[in-house]
Amino acid sequence: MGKRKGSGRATITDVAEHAKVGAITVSRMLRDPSKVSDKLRSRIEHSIKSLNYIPDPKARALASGQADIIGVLIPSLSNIVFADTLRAIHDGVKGTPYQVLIGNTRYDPQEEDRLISLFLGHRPAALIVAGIDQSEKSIQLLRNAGIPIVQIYEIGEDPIDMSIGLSHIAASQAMIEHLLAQDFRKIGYLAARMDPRMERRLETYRNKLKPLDLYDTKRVVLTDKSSSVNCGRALMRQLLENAPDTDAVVCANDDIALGALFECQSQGISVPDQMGLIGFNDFEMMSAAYPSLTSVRTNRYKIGELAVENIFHRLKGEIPQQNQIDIGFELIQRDSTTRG
Amino acid sequence: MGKRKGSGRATITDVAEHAKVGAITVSRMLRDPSKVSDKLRSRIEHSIKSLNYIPDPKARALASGQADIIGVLIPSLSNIVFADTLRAIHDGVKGTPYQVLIGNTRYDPQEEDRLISLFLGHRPAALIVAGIDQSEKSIQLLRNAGIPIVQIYEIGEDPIDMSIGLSHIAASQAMIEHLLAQDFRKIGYLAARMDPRMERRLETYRNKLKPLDLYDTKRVVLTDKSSSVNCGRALMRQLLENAPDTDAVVCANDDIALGALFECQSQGISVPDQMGLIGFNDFEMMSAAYPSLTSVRTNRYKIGELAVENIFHRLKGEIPQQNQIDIGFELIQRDSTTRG
DNA sequence: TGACAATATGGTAGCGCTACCATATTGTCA
DNA sequence: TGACAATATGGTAGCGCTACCATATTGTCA
Repeated sequence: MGKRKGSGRATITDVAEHAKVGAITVSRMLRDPSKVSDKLRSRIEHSIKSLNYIPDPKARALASGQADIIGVLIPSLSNIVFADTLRAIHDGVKGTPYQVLIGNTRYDPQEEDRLISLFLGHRPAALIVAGIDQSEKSIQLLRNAGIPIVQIYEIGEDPIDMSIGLSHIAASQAMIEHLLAQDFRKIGYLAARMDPRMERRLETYRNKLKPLDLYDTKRVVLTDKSSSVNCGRALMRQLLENAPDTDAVVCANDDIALGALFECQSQGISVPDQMGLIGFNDFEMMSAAYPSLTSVRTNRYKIGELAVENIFHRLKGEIPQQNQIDIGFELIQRDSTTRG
Repeated sequence: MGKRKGSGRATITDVAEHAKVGAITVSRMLRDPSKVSDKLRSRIEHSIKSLNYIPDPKARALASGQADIIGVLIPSLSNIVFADTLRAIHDGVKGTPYQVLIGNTRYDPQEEDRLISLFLGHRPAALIVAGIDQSEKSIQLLRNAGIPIVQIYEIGEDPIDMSIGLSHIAASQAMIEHLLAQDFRKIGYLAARMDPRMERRLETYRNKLKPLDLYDTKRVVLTDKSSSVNCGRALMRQLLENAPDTDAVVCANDDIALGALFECQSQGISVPDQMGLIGFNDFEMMSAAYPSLTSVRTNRYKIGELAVENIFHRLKGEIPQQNQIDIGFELIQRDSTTRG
């Protein structure tokens, strides 16, 4: 009786038999049709159609030692920041044989470790990871993986392999400087559950204001809840209770800024006359809001685009000019911080 | 000299040699540690650690004929609707051996066909696809795949296998009825680039208003651009030019509703007194807006959750009670449509 | 026409696992 | 203690491809 049962579907061998050619010729045609004569090509194509043959990527990956997988580890699936980058990565691999495999670390370092190890098991062609705060153990694994690794969103001291992002310290400095230049002085800070990048921005806010004697603990309102527009409203409400004389607010992100705007509107506080508002990321809605909201534009799509581009360069054997790309940021000044 | 070079990493055979056991025993231990004696188990565990062994899922999948992959095909990666469902799917498979593979069809039926065929090539354990409008060819492929298939977001006549969603016709009817009940009569419609679900809602709007003699072409403003808050502002502006006496607007989704609100604010049009606004999906920001925005809550997370749940039931060999699950919807009435 | 290169095609073995079966070891009972 | 079942372990072959090499066919030039 039959030993091992296959998948039941047509294999490359079935196609080869049907077309009366060798299996390797079918394999060759699938990967580079120009290497096969017209006669055999059309015969094979016909056989593929009539047998409804679909190649098995895992068998290919096993035989060639190269999985056509690009792994991506991000901390959240419902944040536009990461969604935009994911979109760019998907766009970038479109038309190539590569598949994108997404891991959601949920802002949990242990889960990140687990997923890095799991993903490396797939022998992916490359790996993209959010941030630069991986554990020592994971960094070791990634360094030894022998594949292109791209850390995204932030640039730091010593990239594992490549990093593409921006300096969140510089961005935060620009935000504070902008508010000061617009004559805001009693500057608060609103933030929900933070990732390392947000933490660096908050720290920079403190470092900027303290020497100017403008730092006041009661103007900083934080929560462990995850970020949302409603959360922004609640934080703003709290801030107005703690320190009603606050004249501007740095928001950890745009959702919170939008919530802060709604809270001001509901309390009849005029933005920007009585309250300046600045967000971070420059989501599309920021320019549509009334009044329009100042934010710091971070090109999240470009980060993904460059990541894929650099991975492909690397896979072709090219050595990158630079292993660190600062994509910068742009402070988009709008009505919410424009006075006088 | 060496024939074929492996990946260079430790394999199950390396672990077996190191631990002085058979390869199959290592395999067994990895899948069910209870099947191996304590003595061997600890020896194998030690060898795995010292060799830094990571199992190769594609070799396992090839040998067992079962890929631990659940494929998901959605039309967009930067829309919260799909992101929420994806999150639920990722949450649902956490702790299982399953991996989620995402395909982005970009609202393109041809791309959907291509991806369905490509994904089936992976021999996934199951497939989740958005909508019920797959091509005849794809439906055929999916029916013959012999794996659980879940169509999500919408319920229709004859599911390929299972479908989980809601009736967009019923939802649209509820929206119109609500506006009529609140004494709105000159009801407009704003929509950006549409998917089949949006189209069904728009058609329902027409079907509802025509018999009441309340349908007026100039109150329907559409665009092919992709949906955004700015797009909502532009559509609202256009509508106010076309038909300034419009007293309420049905928005194809919440982004457009928010944009419409901002446009009204900027023109000094009072919501809801002069203009009623209703969105669709009930994004989190709808309750935070000022005035708060009426919307139709669709439980996108639950759709993903149920999809995974039902797939697991099916993979365990259970036969589902129903192959169609209507998760319903809830019209959340807020200030933007509450008059009198 | 013959020598050789270029092109087209195929056979075999192996990628790293697990299904399937076989065998060794231990436990249980009369 | 012997017969048998239960448990633990291992060997071999095969999943569906492709790397590597070999060979057949065609084209080119003197």
